[in-house]
Amino acid sequence: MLEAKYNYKKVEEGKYDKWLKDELFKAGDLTKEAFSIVIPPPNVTGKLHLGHAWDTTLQDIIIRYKKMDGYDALWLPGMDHAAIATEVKVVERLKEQGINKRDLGRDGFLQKAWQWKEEYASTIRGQWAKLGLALDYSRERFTLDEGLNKAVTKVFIDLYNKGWIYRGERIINWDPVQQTALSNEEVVYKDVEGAFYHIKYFIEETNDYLEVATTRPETLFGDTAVAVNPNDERYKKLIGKKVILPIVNKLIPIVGDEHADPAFGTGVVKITPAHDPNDFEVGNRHNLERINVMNPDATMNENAGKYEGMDRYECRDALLKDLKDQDLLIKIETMTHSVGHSERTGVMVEPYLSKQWFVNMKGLSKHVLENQKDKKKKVNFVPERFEKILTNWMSDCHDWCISRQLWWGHRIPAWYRNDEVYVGSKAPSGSGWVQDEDVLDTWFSSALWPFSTLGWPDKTSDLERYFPNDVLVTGYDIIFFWVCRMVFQSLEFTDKRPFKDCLIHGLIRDKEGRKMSKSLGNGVDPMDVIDTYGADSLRWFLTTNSAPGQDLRYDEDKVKATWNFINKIWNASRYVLMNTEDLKKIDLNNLTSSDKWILTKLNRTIKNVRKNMDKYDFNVVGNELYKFIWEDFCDVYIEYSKVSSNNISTKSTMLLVLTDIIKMLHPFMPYVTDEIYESLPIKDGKNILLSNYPKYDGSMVYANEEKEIDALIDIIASIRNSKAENDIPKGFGIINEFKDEYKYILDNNKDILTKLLKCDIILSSIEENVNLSLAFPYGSVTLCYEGKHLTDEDIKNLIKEKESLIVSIERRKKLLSNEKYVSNAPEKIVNGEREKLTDEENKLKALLEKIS
RNA sequence: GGAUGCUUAGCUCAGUUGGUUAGAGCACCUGCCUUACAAGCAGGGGGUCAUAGGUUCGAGUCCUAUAGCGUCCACCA
Repeated sequence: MLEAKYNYKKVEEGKYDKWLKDELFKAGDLTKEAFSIVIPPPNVTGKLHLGHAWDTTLQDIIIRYKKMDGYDALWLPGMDHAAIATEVKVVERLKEQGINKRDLGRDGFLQKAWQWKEEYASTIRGQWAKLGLALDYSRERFTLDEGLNKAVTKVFIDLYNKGWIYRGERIINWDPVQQTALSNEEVVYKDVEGAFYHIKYFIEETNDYLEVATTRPETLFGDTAVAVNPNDERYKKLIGKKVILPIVNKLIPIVGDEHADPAFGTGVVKITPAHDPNDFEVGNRHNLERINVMNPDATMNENAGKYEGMDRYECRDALLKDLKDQDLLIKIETMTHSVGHSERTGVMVEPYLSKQWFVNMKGLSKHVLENQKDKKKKVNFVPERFEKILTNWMSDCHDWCISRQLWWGHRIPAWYRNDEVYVGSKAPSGSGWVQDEDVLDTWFSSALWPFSTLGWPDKTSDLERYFPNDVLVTGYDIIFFWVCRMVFQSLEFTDKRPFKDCLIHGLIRDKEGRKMSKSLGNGVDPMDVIDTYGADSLRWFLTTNSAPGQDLRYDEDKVKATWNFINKIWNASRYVLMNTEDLKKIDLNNLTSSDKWILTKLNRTIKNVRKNMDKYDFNVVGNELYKFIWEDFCDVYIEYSKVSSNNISTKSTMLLVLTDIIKMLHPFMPYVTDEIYESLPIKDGKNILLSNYPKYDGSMVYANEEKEIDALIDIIASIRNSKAENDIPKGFGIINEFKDEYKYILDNNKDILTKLLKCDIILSSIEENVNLSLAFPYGSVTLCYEGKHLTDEDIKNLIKEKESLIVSIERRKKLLSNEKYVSNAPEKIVNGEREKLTDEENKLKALLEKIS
């Protein structure tokens, strides 16, 4: 028997280990239809946050539902090595220990990184366990494991051979702290206070100058031209002349280029091809020299003359002072502009000319766009609108810089000997070949995750069986980091979409709607929530409190409210178990109206729940179950059934309904439902996860009894209302004055009425007591009681009710006499209106008879 | 500049292909220790669905415009 109060700690303790021991999460039953999800691999950089808890709970719900519904459901776990993110953290830790990464050397550093990985991986597994996730650990993968390395290497080599991967010197985003290249997606733009520095560039052999406005004066040493718009009347005659580069005092040409916008700044732009992507293009158009003026750590190099060795900001200050001293600085105009920062180190990125590896996206993206047009092959986004993020990114994507000057990652399978380049998994024969020092962008390996984890490029049985995945679940914030790349790599290498559906959820925010972040200190640790309210409460809160794709505010009160809900379920279960302990078999041969009513509602609920589970509309499922359990089952059925709790069919109904309830709840709250299931006197599975998900059964739908009890509920509510408003004492009498064909509603349910209303039922005579009449569509009911007489206010209320009925009847009559309405609206709706009208008219009639 | 989401009760949010008196939780008011649950039960109050037009027999829902809040992408010499 269950304890008196729901104690999540006792309920959840030890369960996960037991599930693992019983191998409940292991996939591979070949007699069943396959279903698969791969987990978005969390980075091994830290702990899981609420966003992870949300994301993984959604997947767990789907997996558990599918398992119960008869599928061989695989949920494959794994983690991401997160190249730069992890390397930054490991470097920081080493620094605290007084160790420099470079002193340690590549192998030494990697050893430390693997140690880090093991540490964090075990933390993450512990968190998955607390959340109760049904992961198949026998198939766990890591983006840097041997098998995935094989996949990554093959993809690199194949793309290279196809010509989609190339090596070239380009302007890339450079992180001067980690001293590595970054992709566009790894740069975050932030508004910062800056300035427009207006500098004089004297025109050769004159005393005139061009006023050049720049935000980056320190790159001046790399200027190889100034540009004006060829249509700019002010300057166009100067094109072809030269200006004297300040401080450096060398001549650079004035070129005409559309890049210069006459309306922006002064209309004159300094051109620094090695430090600005636009200038790089201008440089290409005009064959300008590219002068790199910085070292990899963003200090100035020898091209900066006397400023060599200074940090870029230090140099800016010194340079500005010198310009001012030489009267070359016209003015400083402060402004805010957005500047790229490294996502991982936070430092301002430097647009930097450097030799890197790139993926040419043209063919790959075209393939995706074509594929999305085919309804049978496309990735279906849920909600649909997120497909646009994919297609927009694909139709306007730049080449992807994939090389990183890091150690933690997949080493690039390229080999060099002098000017020779060889791409392959092993060094070519002959001496003197040296492997590329760099590693690949972490997203290069995660892009292969849906198939590499299943064994690709080998033709494994898992790959055959579980690929494409059925659904991928992730937040909208990483659609173009990850989802886009999985789609194009999958199409390119397997000729299939990586997953059929892509379920997108929003971001978790704090109670005020702000993003949770370290700097705001408003983060909530899911493990703390679990410690306080239990995993089941957290899971229910996360997955039933927002519409798909919408952000979610973390609200502790709502988690608390979930606790109340679970406690309610717990107590309802206790009640059922108390009454069914001795039940040996399910017997439904002697059902009461209430029994039939709850079975009907149950089956309607099952139908609706299934429909919405299949649509991933978990908040609808949540509402549906909440209402059914708390209102229909607890408030109505359990109360009504108390009068027939010795009936074996009522006992059976009770148990049957409870069983289906906890089964439908199980994907959301696995712990408490497992606990209750274990206590059931009769059950269909060794474990609730191995039991059968409820199926709609039309033979359990009793329309007549449904109407009868619905009417009874309405009657009881009205009488309770009058009781409260008129201070009617216990033991009052009820006279059934319904029309003959409806009299049974009260007569059949006398026990329920007397128990719930604490009244007597008098069949015929009206007593000398105060009488009050209540009108229903079926006729009226008279309440007889001792106590105060009807006050003027009571009479007023009755008149008010009469009047509102009249208004409503008029409205409905008018509606139904509108021919266009009757002919256009669906028949079902119109008939519903007609029924309501009849009900209201009957009710009015009953009311009028009594009021006079 | 482009895209996109939101605006519904005091608060946080639902609201299916348009169907006619708009729902929930929390909070609030009143009454109850009724033997599963007082973290509960019963009853109740509270919304001209951001604004202005339009389509329609019918609009919270569709269309157009406006306002406010938010997010993403691009640009920012």
